[in-house]
Amino acid sequence: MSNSPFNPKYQNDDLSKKVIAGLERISETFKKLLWEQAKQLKVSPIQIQLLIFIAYHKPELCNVSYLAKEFNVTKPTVSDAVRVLNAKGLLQKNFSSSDNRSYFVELTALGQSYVEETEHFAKPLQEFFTKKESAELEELFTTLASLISQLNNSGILTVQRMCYACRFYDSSSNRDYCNLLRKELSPSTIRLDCPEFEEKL
Amino acid sequence: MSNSPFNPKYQNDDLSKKVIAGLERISETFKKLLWEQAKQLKVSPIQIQLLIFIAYHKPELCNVSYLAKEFNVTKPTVSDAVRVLNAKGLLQKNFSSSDNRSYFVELTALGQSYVEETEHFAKPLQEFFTKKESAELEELFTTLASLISQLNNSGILTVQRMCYACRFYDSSSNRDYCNLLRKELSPSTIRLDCPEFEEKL
DNA sequence: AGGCAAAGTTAGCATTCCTAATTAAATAAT
DNA sequence: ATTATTTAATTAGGAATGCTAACTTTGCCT
Repeated sequence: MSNSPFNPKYQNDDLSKKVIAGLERISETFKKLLWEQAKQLKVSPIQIQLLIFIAYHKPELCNVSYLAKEFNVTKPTVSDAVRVLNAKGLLQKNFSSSDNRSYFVELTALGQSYVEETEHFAKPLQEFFTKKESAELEELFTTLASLISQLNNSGILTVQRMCYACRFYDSSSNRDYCNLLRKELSPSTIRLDCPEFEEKL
Repeated sequence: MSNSPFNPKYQNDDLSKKVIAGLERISETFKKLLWEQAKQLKVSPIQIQLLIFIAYHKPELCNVSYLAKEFNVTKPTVSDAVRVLNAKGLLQKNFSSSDNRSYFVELTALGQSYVEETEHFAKPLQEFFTKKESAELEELFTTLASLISQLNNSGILTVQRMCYACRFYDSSSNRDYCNLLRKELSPSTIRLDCPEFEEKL
């Protein structure tokens, strides 16, 4: 009987264990909500995730390699899912990339309509948080942002588009500043997924 | 272009959207960490989840139906995974159940050793939270507990073993009290997964 | 030019995970 | 008491996930 976060016996010794157990339940909730959408629309969870990602990110990020990193699967897995989505007429391959080995994935009109159907799959969670006080949300978001940043630094999440890793981010003189927006960033205005994100040089 | 939590363009209008996006990343982290363990031990993610659950819960909960609800999959999926784990010698079926259609799943010694190897798969997350102030953890846990409780009430998470749904829980006279432990419960001593949990009558 | 690295694909496989139908036992209803 | 309904688990069949390993093509570097 070991001291794991999944052993209820020890969860009360250490609040951090209960937090892990709680996050695991949230994780399970995402999985379930995504599957419910999947069944309704007759597409698979990973397929929905790809469609939504493609809808809201620049073409340069919509290639097999990047998508594989984003969703923590191998390239063959993405390659396969793309093939199926293409066969279903939900996306097409755009070979206008500068690198001739690669291509961009683009949504078709049908793919767009699937995104509109599925992009609110997390609605029950959304509704919960919308009701909360903004102070509580700020606390929570600050914690999450700091966690994700650390997961990024330690190489567990390999893609990241958040301020802390961006070339426009400036933390000198004890502030968080964006050199592109020319704005001070507060813990709660830090972006997790900034459209203008660029890697540090 | 819709107002979804996964559209970075709108994430800054509404902090709750960024929270969803953040939780989605954490969810992806669980998935990745679980897969890493899985590859090392040559067992699948769902198999690991089953083993860990069985290790720390009463036999009455270790049947196909309950496990299916716990992990949000169908009974055939669990039935299959149990068959594979049994074939690998990690668990055995105990038919001493009062219901002759059903059986309990028990770990073998080998299964136990697999649990010891895998139960800390969330360690990188655990390390992050261990470093945090207890006030921050309490805030976070309180939010998570309230969210999980609501997911439970709305039928999205169908199993629950937390105080709010337990027959020993007493919220009369403006307090949270456990009639079994005969103790007052604070937001952070509420249990997500109480071994003594019993359904309300 | 030669050699290595990277993008994507293919092939082969175990597993996931579903739905629908089946068997057998428990429970409810008449 | 006997029938009808529900429930637990399984089986069958199939689509998809997702892996590793091997391969092709292109890009890059020296």
